[in-house]
Amino acid sequence: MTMPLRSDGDGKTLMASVYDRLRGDIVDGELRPGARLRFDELKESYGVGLSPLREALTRLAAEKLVILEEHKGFRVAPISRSDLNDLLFMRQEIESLAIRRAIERGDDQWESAVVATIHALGKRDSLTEGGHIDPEWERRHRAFHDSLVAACDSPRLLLYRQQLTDHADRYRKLSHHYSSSGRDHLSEHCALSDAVIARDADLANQLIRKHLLRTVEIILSGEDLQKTGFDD
Amino acid sequence: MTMPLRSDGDGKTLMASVYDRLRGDIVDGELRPGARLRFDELKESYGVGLSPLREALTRLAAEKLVILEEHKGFRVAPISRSDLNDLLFMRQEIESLAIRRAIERGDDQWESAVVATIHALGKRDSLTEGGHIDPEWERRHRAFHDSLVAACDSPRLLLYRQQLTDHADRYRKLSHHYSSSGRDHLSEHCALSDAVIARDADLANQLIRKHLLRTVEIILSGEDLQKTGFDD
DNA sequence: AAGATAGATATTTTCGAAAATCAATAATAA
DNA sequence: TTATTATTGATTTTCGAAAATATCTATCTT
Repeated sequence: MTMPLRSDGDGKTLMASVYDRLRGDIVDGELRPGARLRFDELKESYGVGLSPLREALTRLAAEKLVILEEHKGFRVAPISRSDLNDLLFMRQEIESLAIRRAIERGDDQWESAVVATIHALGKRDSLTEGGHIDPEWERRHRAFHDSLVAACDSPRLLLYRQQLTDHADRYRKLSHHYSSSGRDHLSEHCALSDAVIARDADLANQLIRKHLLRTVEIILSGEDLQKTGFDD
Repeated sequence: MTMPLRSDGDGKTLMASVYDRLRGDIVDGELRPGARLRFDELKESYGVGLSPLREALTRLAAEKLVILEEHKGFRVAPISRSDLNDLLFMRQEIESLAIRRAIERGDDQWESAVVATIHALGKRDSLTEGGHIDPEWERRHRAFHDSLVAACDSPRLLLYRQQLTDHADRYRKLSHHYSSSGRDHLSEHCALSDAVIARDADLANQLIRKHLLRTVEIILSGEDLQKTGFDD
């Protein structure tokens, strides 16, 4: 038995690793919407060759986080009001569907996990003293929403949900305005978890739709993306 | 003006072209479920180099038509009863959602197109004299279902629908049994188009779900995949 | 004989260079 | 001047070879 214990970094191919980093940088808004992605620059900044870069970008293009124009190269997917509205629509449908299915199939252990994650979420303030989103809160926030659908057993539904969440996270992080909206996350999340634990699918459905809508409303009301951010 | 009139084959990159061919061969069942995809063989049969092949396979992997095991290579996605059931579930949700939205937004021109495609579909028998699915019928069948959702304006919904349709087509074509089931397609399709044109979303919803379920029932009842086809 | 170890082979993954395509500029003609 | 055509430079796309990893077979040990 001579396994080097997977200190990460290896076992993974370069393509998988650069895919993760690129996706992270796009979702974090580090790579701006619409920005051209030249291979010379990417080779420089990510320290890998053409092959893994092209494959990673091809994969991201399939998820629509980047777009490929043939013979012209890759760009970070632009953002627009119409795209954000489409994203909202799909998220409302997919997320409520996943929650409904989780409520149908979830067992006691699943319920307990929901209780545990909402508790952990409540123990942490969403903003740091500097007024920015707290990374630890963000992790717990994601863990909470993931726990709601953890009992959903459809691989395809969970895959689509994951992809849509990535897109939504990007919009939220690009909206600097979002963190200063004074939104009362906790009451929304508590209502949601209560409905889920009470196995009230219709109420949970209604609450998650409102929750997602509220996020988009805040993003659209902000000044920052209003000016030059959107493509439409 | 010196455009060579796009005789196809060019303008498209090699990667895009080999992607189309690979996807077609997988959906047609030419490349068997679970089959290993070795680069030496693929280079031989498709006549292209490594780079476009890897990119095409990466894209197909993102759509789950092939799977990538790191350092072990690509394989055609296996088929299984559980996957087929998951596919059915998602198709029922996505397809009915798309139809509902099309009914909400479609105009007279959209209605006319539905009438035109159901008419064209009815003029053609689904089976050839040899007892196989007629390719021309298959084109019209797809055109009919596409026309139902043509007025759906959500890019994401249509993208997911397209991907799910590819997967479903593969299962159907792998089921040799399917063509000898003596299914009465036309009455199902007519009922569906009637409901859509009457703008009865609930009825259309019910009919499309039944339509998709029936397809899976036929596939699962067949002997051919029963024996060694499925992974579970 | 069963299991582990090491070497050889097959295959994937990655890099660097060549070919093809696009974009921008300069030169030419109406 | 305006539009069209070459020419140059930048960039993507593709190929072929090298490096890394896995798989198979034979050998050795218990």
